Formats: sequence, C-alpha cells, structure tokens
Amino acid sequence: MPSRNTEKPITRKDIAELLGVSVSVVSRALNNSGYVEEKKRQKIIRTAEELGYVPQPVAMSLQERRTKQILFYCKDLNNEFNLEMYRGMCKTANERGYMVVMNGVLSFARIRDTMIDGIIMPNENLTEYYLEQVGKNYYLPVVSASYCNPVNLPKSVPLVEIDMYRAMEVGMQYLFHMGHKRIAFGFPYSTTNPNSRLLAFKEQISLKSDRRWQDWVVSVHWLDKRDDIRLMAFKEDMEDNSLKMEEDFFAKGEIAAQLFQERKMDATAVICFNDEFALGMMRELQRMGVKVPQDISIVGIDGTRARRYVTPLLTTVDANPQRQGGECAKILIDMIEKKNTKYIVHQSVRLLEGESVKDLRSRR
Amino acid sequence: MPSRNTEKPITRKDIAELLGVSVSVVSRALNNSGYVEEKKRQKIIRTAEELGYVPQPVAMSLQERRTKQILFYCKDLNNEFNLEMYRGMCKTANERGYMVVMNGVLSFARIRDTMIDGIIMPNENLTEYYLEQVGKNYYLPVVSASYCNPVNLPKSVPLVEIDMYRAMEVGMQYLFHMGHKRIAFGFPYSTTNPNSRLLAFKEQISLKSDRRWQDWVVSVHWLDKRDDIRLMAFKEDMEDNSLKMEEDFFAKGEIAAQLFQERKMDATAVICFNDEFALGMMRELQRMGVKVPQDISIVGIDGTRARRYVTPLLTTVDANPQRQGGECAKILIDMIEKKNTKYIVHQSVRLLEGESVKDLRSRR
DNA sequence: CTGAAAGCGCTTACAG
DNA sequence: CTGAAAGCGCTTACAG
Repeated sequence: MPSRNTEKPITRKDIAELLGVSVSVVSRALNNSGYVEEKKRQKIIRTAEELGYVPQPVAMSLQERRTKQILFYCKDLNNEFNLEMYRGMCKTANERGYMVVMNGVLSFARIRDTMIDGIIMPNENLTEYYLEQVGKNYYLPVVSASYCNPVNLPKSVPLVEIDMYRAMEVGMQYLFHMGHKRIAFGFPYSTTNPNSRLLAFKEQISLKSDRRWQDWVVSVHWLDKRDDIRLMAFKEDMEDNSLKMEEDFFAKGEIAAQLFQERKMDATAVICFNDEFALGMMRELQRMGVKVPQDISIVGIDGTRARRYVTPLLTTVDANPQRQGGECAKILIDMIEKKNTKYIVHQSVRLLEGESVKDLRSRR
Repeated sequence: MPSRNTEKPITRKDIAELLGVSVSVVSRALNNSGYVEEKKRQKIIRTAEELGYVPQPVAMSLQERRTKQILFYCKDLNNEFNLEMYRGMCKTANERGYMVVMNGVLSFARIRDTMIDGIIMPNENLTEYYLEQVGKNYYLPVVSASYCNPVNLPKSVPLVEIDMYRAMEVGMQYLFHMGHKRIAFGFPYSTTNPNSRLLAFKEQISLKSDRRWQDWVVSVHWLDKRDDIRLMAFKEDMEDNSLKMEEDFFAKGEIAAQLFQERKMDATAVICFNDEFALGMMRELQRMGVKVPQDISIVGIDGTRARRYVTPLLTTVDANPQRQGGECAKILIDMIEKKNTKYIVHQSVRLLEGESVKDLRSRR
C-alpha cells in the first residue's frame, strides 16, 4: 500500500516535465479547455492518472478568486430551525457546486480568516449588527433570513423573509377555529422585546379575551441581558463567552411549563414561540402529569423535523425552514455569480395539523 | 455606505506601495512575525485598518499548504448520531483553529475538489471502501469512527472505537436486571448483516430464551441492496442517486412497530439499533395505542440529544457521540500537525436511565 | 495547436 | 531591521 504521505505531491509541472510539454498544455488538457492535440490530451490524462495526480483546489481558488464555499453564520447547529435551514441550503448549494460551511463560533473577526465567497445570516438582527460593525470595511455578498422583526437594514441586503406575524395569526386562528379562547403564549424573551410574534399575539388575543395580554404571556428570560434583542444573538462577540450564549429553546419551554403551572393559568391552549420551545413545554407538562391535548392543547411554530418525534404529534405553523435555507443559498450564489436576483423573497406559512390540539367544538 | 463590491480589494502590495516599503515588511508587521521597526509596524497596522484591508485566506493557505479545514465525510447531517458527532468535532476543531466541513453529498470524486487537510470517516465500512478506491492514489490523513464491525483496514488508519457489542450487552443486562426476559431487537438491516450489535444480541438473548434468536429480531429492510453492508453507505457513489440513499432510522423504527404488532410478538421489551430507530418505534407504538413503558419497554442505543424530546424519556446506552466526534477531530488534527497521536481510542458506554423501561421486579 | 510569461496574494529564507 | 527574489500550484491572454 504505497502512501503519498511522505512524498511530495505530484503537480502539473511534474507531468509537463515528464512528458516534455509545457504546463499550459497540461492545464488545458486536464481542464478540458482550449486547444490541445487529441493524442497529447489522452496521454496527459493517462499520465496524470498513473502518477496519482490530484489537483490543488486551493491554487485554483486563488487563481480564480472564488472558493465555492459559503458561510452560514451560526454557531454549530444548535437549534432545530437552523438545522433545517442548513439542510435546505446544503442541498441547493450542492446542486450549484458550492459547499456550506459554518465557523462553529460566532465571531465577526473570524469571518475574514475563512475561505468563503459570501455569507448567509440567520436573522435580521445579526445582519444589522454585522453591517454596522464590519460592513463598511469588508465586502462580501450577504443574504439574510428575516422574520419581520424591526431592524434598520440598507436595502442592498437581500432578505428571505418569513412573515412570523402572519404565522402567529394562522396559529391563533386555528385555535379559535377549534373553539379555544383562553390561549397562552410561550415566549423565550422579555415582554418588552419587539418581536413580531409577540406583536401578533397581542393583537389576536385581544379579539377573544378581556384580560390584559400580559396575563397570557409566559415569558422565560433568565438573564436580563438576553432580553436585549441586539444582544441575544451575538453577545459572545463582545465577551468571548460563546459557550454561555447557546439559546436552548427546549429548556426554556420546560421552564415555561413550570411557570404555567405555578401561575395556575386557566388557558385551554398554549401557542409557542417555536417548535423546540413547544416540545420542551409539552414534555415537561406531560412529566407533571398534564395530558396533551386532553388537558391542554399545544401549538408550535416552524415545522422542524423534531416535531415528528413526539406523541402527540405536534401541531405547528409550518414556515418551511428548509425552503428558506435553500432560497438564501440560491440568492447568495446568484449574487456571487453576478446573476440577477430578487432582493426580497416572501415565504408563506401554513398550518400543519398534528395531534396536539383538542377540538373543543364537539363538546358543546 | 461605501461598499467594496466593485472596487478591487486592497492587498499587502497596495499598503506597501502607499507607505513606500516592501511587501515583506508589511507581511511581517501584519503577521507579527520577524523584525519590523516598531514605529513602522504601528503605521502599517493603522494604514491597513484605514484602507479596509482584509487578508486573503486562500493565498495564505496556498503558501502554507494547509487549509485549516477538515472534512466530515457524511451526507448532510441526516441522522441524529452524525449530528452529535459533528457537534463534538466542531468544538474540538474550533479550539485548535480548524473548521469542520461537509460536502453534503457522498462522492469520493468530490473530495479532491475540496479544500481540506484531512478526513473523518463516520464508520469503518466507508473507510474500508474509501481506502480501496482512492487510498492508493490520493493521500490525505484519515481518521475513522468505528463500531467493532468486521472490516479489513490497514492499521495506519487511526480508529475511535465505540464497542457497540458491549453497548448491546449493557442494554440487555439492564433489561434482564429489570426483570425482562422476552426481549425483541429492532434492527434496520437484514439478519445476515454481520453487525456487532446483532451478534451481541444473539449471544445475550440465548441466555434467557429457548427460542431461536431470529424469532426475536424485528428486521426492517426495504431494499435488498441496502442490506449489503458495503453498499448501504455509499451506493450513491456508483449510481448518482444520492437522494434515495438517506438512511431514515426513524421511519424504519415506525415500520418495526407495525411488524412487531403484526407478528403479535410477546416480548416485554424492545432494544433498538439506535435512538432514532427507538424513537420511531416508540412513537408508532404509542400511535397504535400501546403504552410505553406500561405495555412495552423500549431501550435505545447512542445517547443522542433527540431522546430528551419525548415522553417517556428514552432509556438508552450512551455512547457519547459528541466525545467520539471530538476525539476524531483531535487525532486528525494531531496527524495533520505531525504530532504523536494514538492509533486506537476505545470509548466506553454507559446506561442512561430514562422512563421507557418498566421495572418488572416489583410485580412478583 | 503550443509555450513562455505574467499573475492570483501571500510567505520566508537570504543577502544586505 | 529591510527588501528583492523565489516560491506555493494553478490559469490565461498572447505571441508564435
């Protein structure tokens, strides 16, 4: 088993010298570009194979000034939503010959050390911050996922937007339709956070309830700092403290279940910020002996793969994160390759029925 | 908002010309290596900042003949185990300044187009095949995860081995301890597959049962081709059919539940090939009205994060895939950097108690 | 159809 | 402490 471990790797120059031709010809033959005498081409290709020649993608990248890599700027795949997005962008990127990479740590400084042609940002808040911090000095094409949260972005950044305001409406209206009126909202931030899902919830709950909307929100925020919408996603950039900043929606959901019970809320249903939060809440309620959906109904938002694991199957508002990821990749690659592309893509949401909501209409 | 989009990026040469020094000095100043007059260094750094200079990592990679990227050779993160491994290797790699990348498609041919310093193989079967196919002509350091399955590898490939034979023993013995004797095995391949978990199951079940071991195996194999241990992981390499080749253990687990019911097996417990299979089986049993663990106990193998989502919490044999991934990354990076490293690492397993096993002892 | 030359952006002995 | 030079492995006008 000869290994090339210690030997110097074969280059195009080696092949050229062996065959008594120039590297230009070798390059043309191997790349199948430009004129090469047919017999010579054959011979070059055969020789390359025999010598075990392997191209050096780094040298090609330098020459062609492109890496065929795009960065998904998120810490490792810590939450189910990002994971789905990653799957979607991976598929699309691959079809176009690109690879999606992740730094594994959120640090703007690190981006410049990474061999990439462009960046996909997981949300608009991070994008806003990124553009403020490094956007002026450093150009790379950027595409951002977006959820209709309030930010101030230069319009030069394409957005792939899921209307989470609408998602909340869809979820609430489904619950109304099923006969629910007393509906709680499981929310992983402070109630002062101007999140689109929270805004929509306020709006919707007031249609059916006379109580203050605050009475219906189960807000889980351990750290005050987490509630700053600007800090929640990239605090680590400031305080090299990346491990602490994982957002664990599942764990927050579990805590929400405890708060829900402590407060003896008389809701018949809970709609949650996202699926992972919903799964946490559901699991903890079940652990405490509460039956879902017999005693309480639960609805998530996102449509991640994890929802299929549980019993009862989680009812959710499907935002199709895979499609969103794919669209982000498509647009980014279009930008990189200087093709025309859309600057805003809206993606629709739809209710995905599971088994976690009780039909209260049949009761009367 | 000035963007460098259209402008040519600043290089070290630009800085050098502007300051009337050589690129060598600029390089030394920016890299903080070698002698540079202190005042000059300051000035160079300041100027670089003002001009919005951004280093070209590709050029550095070419020069230094290293990419600081390592490949995890798996299709996107399709199964929970690989996902955990990825998380572990990501963490370790990051601490050492490396990035873990994935091609998103299994194709040996594609590896050579990827800018990497080494490869982590997800299992020994794939490694064996890889070495047969391209190992002779193409050298890159390789580390392989391993599960004590029968393969023929040159000993030059370091293994990070989890003894799945032992894991099965641990799971079975726990069930025995809890008073179970009639135990089924949920297996995603044919019973002719020489998998270490299957071998251990045969051994263990014969300790408590007089029936043939085959009577206790629920084997789910849709496609004949999938059963070939060699084909199951890389068929796509031969038949550009990558989408079809996803292994969906969860779905197989669901089917296993149906087979289990159809066959009216009188087992009191099922031990499953892995957690995902166990989750699928559990969910489908619950859907059919079977209570876990009251009617049937379930044990998984792996200890993936997904097990926390469900009720009852899945009892499993924890193989710590994160640690395995981390160890793979560590060893690979040691090899890349020519440090001494171990050639075989054995990782122990341990039972992780959940709520999915009924204690039959209290009954008598 | 071919090959010498310049270039991608950086690094690093080496001679001053 | 500095800078000219060679080099990393490849590509691509351009002159023959």
